Amino acid sequence: MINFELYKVFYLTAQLGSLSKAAKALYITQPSVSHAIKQLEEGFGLELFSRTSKGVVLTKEGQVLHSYVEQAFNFLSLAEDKMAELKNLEGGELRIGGSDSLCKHYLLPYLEVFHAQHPNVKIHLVHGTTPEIVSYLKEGKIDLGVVRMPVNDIQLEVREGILIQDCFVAGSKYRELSGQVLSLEKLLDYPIILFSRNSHSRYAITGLFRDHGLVLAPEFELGSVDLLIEFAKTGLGISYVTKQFVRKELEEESLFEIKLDVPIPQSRVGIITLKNMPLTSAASAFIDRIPLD
Amino acid sequence: MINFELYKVFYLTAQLGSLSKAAKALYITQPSVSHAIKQLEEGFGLELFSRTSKGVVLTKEGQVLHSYVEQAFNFLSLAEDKMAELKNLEGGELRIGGSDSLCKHYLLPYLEVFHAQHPNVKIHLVHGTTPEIVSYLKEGKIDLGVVRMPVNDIQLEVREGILIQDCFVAGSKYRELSGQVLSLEKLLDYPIILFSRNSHSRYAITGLFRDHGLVLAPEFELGSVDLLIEFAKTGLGISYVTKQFVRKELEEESLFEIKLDVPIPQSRVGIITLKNMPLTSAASAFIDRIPLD
DNA sequence: ACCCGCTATAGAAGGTGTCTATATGATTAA
DNA sequence: TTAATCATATAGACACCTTCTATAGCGGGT
Repeated sequence: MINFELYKVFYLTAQLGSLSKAAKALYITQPSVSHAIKQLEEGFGLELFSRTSKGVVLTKEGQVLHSYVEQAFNFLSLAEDKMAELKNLEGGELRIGGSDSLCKHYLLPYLEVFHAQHPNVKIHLVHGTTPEIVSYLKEGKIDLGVVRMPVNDIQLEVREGILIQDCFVAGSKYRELSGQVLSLEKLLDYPIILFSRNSHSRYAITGLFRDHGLVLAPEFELGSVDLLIEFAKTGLGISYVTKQFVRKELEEESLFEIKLDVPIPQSRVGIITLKNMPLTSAASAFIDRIPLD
Repeated sequence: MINFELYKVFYLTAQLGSLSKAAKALYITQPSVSHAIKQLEEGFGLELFSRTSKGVVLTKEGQVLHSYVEQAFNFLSLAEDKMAELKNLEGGELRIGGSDSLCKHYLLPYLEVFHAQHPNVKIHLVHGTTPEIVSYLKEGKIDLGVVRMPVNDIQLEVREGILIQDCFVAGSKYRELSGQVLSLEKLLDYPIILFSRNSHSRYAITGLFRDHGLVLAPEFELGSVDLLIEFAKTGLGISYVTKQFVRKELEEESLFEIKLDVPIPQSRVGIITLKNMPLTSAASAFIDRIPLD
């Protein structure tokens, strides 16, 4: 197979109709171009150009070759443009998997900033439980996942993000609990609202109760963190939510935190990617914006 | 612009999913392939492959690049096939201009043989007077011309072909002239049939008469050699034709030659091409089959 | 007839692609 | 766990080949 590099010289020579001009365009000398063309001609056993005193003109065979090489050249030029786009985040896509409520409350602000800076990068966001997110990653459906730690999977690369603290919150209906410090046992006298899906946070809190010989049986199981917040506000019960994600409600005092006499373990956000799998430049740029531990 | 040769390595590596296999396919060593890929990656500032223990897999960016490079590669492969076809005369075309009757009586046999041997070469045959043929040649409409000599044109490359001899022929109606040797003057007593168009042969014969103080005024002017032959056969007059082209008629005695007491100058067939303009391989192969002087 | 611009050629030098040898890492089998 | 195998990465040396400089040759235009 002929040295592809020669086609570049051939193409430019044909376009410019002159070895000298092609040489200038390629930042090489005219004899080099002459030599390159000769190599092509000898390779094919055909003359590609007829030389005149004012440049060169394609022969019939040269025209045939040129028609093909032109296409190839265009594709390769396009390719180089496209790669530059990808590198400069003027294209491509970012596919993120977020477990539970992290998508909305944790990721969204970063996504907004990223999108504002790189509007041409298409963003795909998928929800799922932690194991689902891990599966998506392994199947190549997403570039990175945002889940609660811990995640133990030898195939995964884990970057530790911020610490988050879950807590129980209630609305004004339970205002009398506002100043108090409750025991776990006492808390069970009130209707408890939990996230319905199997999540790390739910495992963690039921585990905590079990450790104290108690059973946490929720009055409501809700499918979204937004609903947990709404139900608590309405006074339907006491919701177990991530403190950072109800910061606004706590500040405006539509919700207040219920203090317990035992500490609720913190958990950590983890950014997971596939080990040994290079990140797209979009993914890697995005991760760089997320404050890690 | 990136060295096109690297794309060849990239493409094969992507296709084969392995640096080692690509190396084998390219008859180079694995480190060379590794190096080439690295150059591409550094050139783009992007990772193109993710390396695993059993080969390499395209990254997202690599896939994008591959989709373009694949097209380009296909075009270049096609180009190389096509050029091989052209070289081996399994394609392309042969465009010939023939003046006057040379097309049919002189060229046809050679064209038949050539076409039999290279059936995939398309043959275009155009008629015209010598100046027309020369024009076609200069305009690039034909690859070569077959005309009567002499042709004097600095831009033309002339190959001298066979000698041909014009003569006067008549049919049985003038049988009494068969054994005789006529003078030019005597010949004018009979109806003369000439080719109508301005041709070398007509100039030559009118010139010969003029040199003897005579004026050759034809009874008929016909547009094709076939008609000249037919008219003579029918007895409508005495036709001035090329002896070699009525060989059959002379042999079967449907025509006979009228001897003159002055020699009619011979003329020569010339194969003309454009100087400084490379021949297509079809044209050059064809010329090689024509017996030259 | 001269000059100018273009291409061809020759020979030299530098660069770069390729090589060998070896390291490193991952998977598989024992 | 260790050994073996197969993949890619790395380093350094060498050779080829691209590119260079210098010059010749050719044709056209002034």
